[in-house]
Amino acid sequence: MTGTERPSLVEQCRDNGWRITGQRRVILDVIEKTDDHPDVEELHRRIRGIDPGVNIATVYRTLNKLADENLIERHMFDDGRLRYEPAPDAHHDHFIDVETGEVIEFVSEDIERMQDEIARKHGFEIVSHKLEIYVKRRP
Amino acid sequence: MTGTERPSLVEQCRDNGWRITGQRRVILDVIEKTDDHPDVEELHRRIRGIDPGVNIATVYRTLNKLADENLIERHMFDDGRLRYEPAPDAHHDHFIDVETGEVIEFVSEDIERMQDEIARKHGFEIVSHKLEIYVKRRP
DNA sequence: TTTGCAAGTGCGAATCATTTGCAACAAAGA
DNA sequence: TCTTTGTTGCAAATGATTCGCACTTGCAAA
Ligand SMILES: [Mn+2]
Ligand SMILES: [Mn+2]
Ligand SMILES: [Zn+2]
Ligand SMILES: [Zn+2]
Repeated sequence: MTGTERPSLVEQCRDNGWRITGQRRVILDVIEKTDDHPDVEELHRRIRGIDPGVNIATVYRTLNKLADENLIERHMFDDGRLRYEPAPDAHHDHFIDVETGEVIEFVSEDIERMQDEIARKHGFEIVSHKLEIYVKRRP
Repeated sequence: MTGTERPSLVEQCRDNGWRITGQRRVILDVIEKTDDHPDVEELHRRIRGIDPGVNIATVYRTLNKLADENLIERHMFDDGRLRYEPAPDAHHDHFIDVETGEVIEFVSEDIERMQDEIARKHGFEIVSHKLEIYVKRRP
């Protein structure tokens, strides 16, 4: 018994009433294969590897639309460029290795819980949050 | 018995061998009076209130120099503009009220501790981190 | 299948925050 | 006071992202 699979990005976009163009097919394909946190230029590079005709403005527009509908997740780490990943099944936060630039995901139920607690203590309700831990490999 | 006071920014800059110009005097003064998290434009506005002749390029250059020496702290919240605050006595993290834009500081020893723990578990040493919690006032 | 048309695209120009080159200026030590 | 450099103002450059617009195309209705 495998769990119910999430519909493909193409299907989700169709459900949203978007037109499935050749460009979008390629862009969505590349995003679905993504297992890291590429910036727009890198995504465009991967997309051009399949269809060299896709303009970067189209990539930007499509990423924005997808992020607006929470079909992908947008990040901005300290290098100042937008990075993207497919919408994760469950929330996670990130280590960023300052020496290699590598991004590593982690989950800490404990930290999540304490955030709720401290927010409540201040009379707040959490809308979203971002925990980025910049790290070095321990010698 | 009052604790030892931190030398003024002007003194710290002089210690670093920087020339204390009229512009810097004003910029450092404004920063020292800062108890919020203004962006460059807002800082420039406050500075111009004292000396209208200070150019915004000078403000940018001075802020960069100060941040390089850790005499002030630089942030980039989700609005995409750099914000600054005087170097805090002790580390803290931030709530950002998504409805008002207000930035509220908080400290959680527990969260800090759990970050150390999870980093260690992954074989990392923490260089720095950023925890931003976007919140709404609880109804 | 064809057609109509709003949504989508390519391309170059515009934006916007931030940085930089350079000539003129002015701290600060001698 | 003189000299040496670090600083400044200004305007132009940057770099990532967005936008305007004419052209194209997906796709629903005929
Ligand atoms: Mn991730
Ligand atoms: Mn703060
Ligand atoms: Zn989290
Ligand atoms: Zn912290």
